[in-house]
Amino acid sequence: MTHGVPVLRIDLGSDRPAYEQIVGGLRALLVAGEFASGDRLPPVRQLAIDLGVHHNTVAESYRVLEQEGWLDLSRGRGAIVRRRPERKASPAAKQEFSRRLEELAAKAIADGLPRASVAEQLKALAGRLTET
Amino acid sequence: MTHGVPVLRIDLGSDRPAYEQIVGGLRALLVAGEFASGDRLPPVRQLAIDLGVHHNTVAESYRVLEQEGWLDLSRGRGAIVRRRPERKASPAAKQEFSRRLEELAAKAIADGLPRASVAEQLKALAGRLTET
Amino acid sequence: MTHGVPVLRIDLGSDRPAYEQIVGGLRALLVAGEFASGDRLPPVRQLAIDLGVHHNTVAESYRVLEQEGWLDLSRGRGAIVRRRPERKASPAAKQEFSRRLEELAAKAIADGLPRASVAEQLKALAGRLTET
Amino acid sequence: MTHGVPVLRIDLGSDRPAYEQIVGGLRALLVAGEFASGDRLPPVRQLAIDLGVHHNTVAESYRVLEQEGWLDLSRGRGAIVRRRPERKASPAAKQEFSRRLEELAAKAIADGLPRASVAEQLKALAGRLTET
DNA sequence: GTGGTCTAGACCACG
DNA sequence: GTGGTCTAGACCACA
Repeated sequence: MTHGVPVLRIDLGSDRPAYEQIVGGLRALLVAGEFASGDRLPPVRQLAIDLGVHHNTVAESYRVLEQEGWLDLSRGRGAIVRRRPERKASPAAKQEFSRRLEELAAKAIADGLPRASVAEQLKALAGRLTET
Repeated sequence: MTHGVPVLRIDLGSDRPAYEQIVGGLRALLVAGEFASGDRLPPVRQLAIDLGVHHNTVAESYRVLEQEGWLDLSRGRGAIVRRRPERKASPAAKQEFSRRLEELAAKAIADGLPRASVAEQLKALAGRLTET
Repeated sequence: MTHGVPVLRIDLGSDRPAYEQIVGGLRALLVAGEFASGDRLPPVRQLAIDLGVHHNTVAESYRVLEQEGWLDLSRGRGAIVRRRPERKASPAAKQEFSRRLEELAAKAIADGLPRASVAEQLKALAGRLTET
Repeated sequence: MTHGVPVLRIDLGSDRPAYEQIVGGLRALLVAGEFASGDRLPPVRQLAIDLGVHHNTVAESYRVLEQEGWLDLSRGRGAIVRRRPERKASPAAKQEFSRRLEELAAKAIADGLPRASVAEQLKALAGRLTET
């Protein structure tokens, strides 16, 4: 992948909007610490080609991440990763996460994944989150 | 709650579509085994009132669950829970789950939830899934 | 078939409402002269059993035909075929028929019937209509 | 009519659903070969204005035709006419056509059209179908 | 009284 | 500016 972006893959042809997948994927990489403050994300047009989408779609995704405080966008300089101030979780955030987590697991099980396999992935991710 | 539906709550005012929340919530209950085969879900209009949404929104949710094989719908007789045949996970399902799980956790962390808290919930759910 | 009703078949499981098929089918028989004035149509409940539908559905169909002037309904005496006064075609009726005829033929062709076969059926029906 | 769509008229105020009339009318034009593969149908909003219906109603019609294989729909690019693979008539299709044809003719006669006039239209259409 | 259909209005994803 | 989604209101088919 050009410009050294760690693996970012989206599934065109999924019902899920492309921009949402891009935002979600980049946010996961950012949270995982794959980018240092000051790094430059690939130019909109380059990433668009790599992912097979219209450049407006990538631009929209960057704008969302800027809104969330992850990026500085400015014409000509590209998309620069910022040090992002810590936020306090909103009171509802924990419950929201809990609900969606349960629904996500239920969906996976309904789709035929064995409960054991789902549980395993949950524990694996928990491990990765705490070891750092 | 009328008609004995186990706790189902949705968050109007979330930008997440109401029908999607209803589907997700009901599916979680179904996977958890909260309904026996042959049970009747509440009439669309009743559940609509309980949740504060339009009855078409509930109807759409029921139709999705019928499509997935959870329900039998018929005029006059209502929405009956079916015994659902086991499915084999599609090859993409595991990867899809994995991706969305990571994105969900990242979103929670980005929203300010401490990593430890996220990890804890993941492990808790894993526990619940394996104990049964 | 009980009560001597000439062939009337409907296709449950079609998208087309049962009552509409019943009305259409009976009207076709009436136009074809299969019933004499004064004949009695089968009782609602009997025909309902024969066709596999709820008796209310048949009752509704009879009511439509009464409305159109084909039947006299009265409690206890059943559904009596009437001599129906000639009507003048409304100005739009011819165009309406023409349009629906073209659409019907187009649908059949789109469904894979050979044009020749469609044309043949059209001519056959035309023949039956004029010979009488 | 804008965008060069050959005559398409619907009868609002008929109890026949608008979208069904639109589907039927467009399908008749498609079967008649009025559009070449690659042609663009008018944008949903434009046709909606021309016909005096809501744009969703037209969109639904286009979706049905896409389902049947007549159109390719895509955001931003519009509705493109496809080369449609030949289909084999399902065994039921001929009988279905026959039944509906009889009912349609009966309805016309019941509405007051003279039998001769109905027969004439049938023969005329049969002629048009075979001459090509 | 049950689920289902049709049309509508506001908004969204994307080229 | 393109098609698509979500929710809504009025009405329908049917047990």
